[in-house]
Amino acid sequence: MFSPDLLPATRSAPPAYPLVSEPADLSQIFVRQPIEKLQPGEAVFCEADPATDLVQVTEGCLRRYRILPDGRRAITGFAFPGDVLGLASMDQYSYTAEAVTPVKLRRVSRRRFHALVDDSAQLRPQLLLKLSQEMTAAQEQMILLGQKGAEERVASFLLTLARRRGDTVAPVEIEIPMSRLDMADYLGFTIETVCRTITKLKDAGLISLKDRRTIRLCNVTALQQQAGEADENSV
Amino acid sequence: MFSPDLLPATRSAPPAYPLVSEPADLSQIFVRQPIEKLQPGEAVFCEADPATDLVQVTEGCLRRYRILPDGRRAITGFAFPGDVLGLASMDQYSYTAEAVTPVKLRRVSRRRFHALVDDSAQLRPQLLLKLSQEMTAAQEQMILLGQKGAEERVASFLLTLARRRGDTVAPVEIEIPMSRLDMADYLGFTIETVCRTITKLKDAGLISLKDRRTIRLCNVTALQQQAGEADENSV
DNA sequence: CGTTGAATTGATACTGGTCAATTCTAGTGG
DNA sequence: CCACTAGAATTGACCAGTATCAATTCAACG
Repeated sequence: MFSPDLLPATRSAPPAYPLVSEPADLSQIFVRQPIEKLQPGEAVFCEADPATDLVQVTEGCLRRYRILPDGRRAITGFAFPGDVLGLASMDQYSYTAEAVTPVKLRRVSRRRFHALVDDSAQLRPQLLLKLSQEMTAAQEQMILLGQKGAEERVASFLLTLARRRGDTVAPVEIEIPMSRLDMADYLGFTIETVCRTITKLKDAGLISLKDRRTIRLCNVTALQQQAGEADENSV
Repeated sequence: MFSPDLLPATRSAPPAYPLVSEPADLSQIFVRQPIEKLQPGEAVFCEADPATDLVQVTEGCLRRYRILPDGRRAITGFAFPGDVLGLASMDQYSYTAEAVTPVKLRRVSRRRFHALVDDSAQLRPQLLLKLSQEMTAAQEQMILLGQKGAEERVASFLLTLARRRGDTVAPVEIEIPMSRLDMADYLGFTIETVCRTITKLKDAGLISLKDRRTIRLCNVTALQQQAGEADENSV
């Protein structure tokens, strides 16, 4: 969901051009569309629905998930402002997208989106970049789920959230929009394990809780080690 | 790796034109290139190398993996004939690709590949389809690793291999090209757990071993249930 | 045949899951 | 403003599944 090496490229998104006919940026495709609002728990679209639209998140946080045959819920990712949902969908959506917080978003038809992108030599590489970022994020998540233990997963998650929301580099205090259950279903754990792990990180002095949804990262370097991230400063 | 719902879209690609200059199919891009051969263990490219080329596998099996800071190896996928490596790479490769068996492949420069695709209204949707299939596969793997137990993971893996290799639907006897260690690093387990799980499936009569690398799927339906796949016939 | 690395099996330890309280917090109504 | 309530979060005790460590068996190859 977050590929540190690739993020800088996103930042390079130019400020809104006064374009008429040809968008210079993927976001431009959405910018004229009306804002839709969702309350927490409302779905944008559901798994297996025909994939008619793409949406760009303007405000808030969504979860993307699938329900397994036995009822378990697997959250495959969260979406934040600027993210586009449905990019990699072809025929049907492969997951349900649902508001975690109150959400504002803009919608365009998949047909129109792809027509615009397909016509623009500017936009085509931007789409590929986005897809490649999604792939990188998915690979990171595969590694997290396949190889890492509880403290590594939770530390990674918090750092990822911090990078995602912290447009500033230093805030070190992050607002967690989702519930412990959401975190658990994303990290491949139970609520209880997520709780206990947060407690451990707190007791170790790596984080502190302002309230249950606000976490301060006290020692980012130690957290990165805990997360199993190579410390690039130490080279 | 396999997205049944998405495949139909590919079908809509028109039949091969007798074109001279413009390939009608992604594979055409590779078809004129010389064959390269690799011995088991040889790498096609390494993580963090500049992503100069794409390769299409002609014969054999490769693994894609990353080495974590602490030395663990996470295999993110295997590649078989027809697969293209490097599709989602932008600047650098995000994984190492290494031959499992003797491999034959064809290589084109990323620049040339993207120039051809970008120029062809035929090819562009094919690239998107491939990427979307990769995303779907990555999501499946996230779910497997995050939610499923040992027997589910191994059963899923065997079924996936069977679908992949079995151009025929019924063979039920699959040659496993990779070692137990490869399977373990892919499934997020240790060698021992993979072994014990295979033994369990064997004792339960779901599979039998011809030799250590040849597994017969005795009861595909039961395996699918074991894998946590919804039985679509039972509806 | 003996050697060697892969695969399997066994015994035990550890991590995370399950089940059951308990505490916290945001609402709600008195 | 203060209980009261309901759901979320946390903690604890115990259990299950997987890892770890240690043999042992197997199979290809010289």
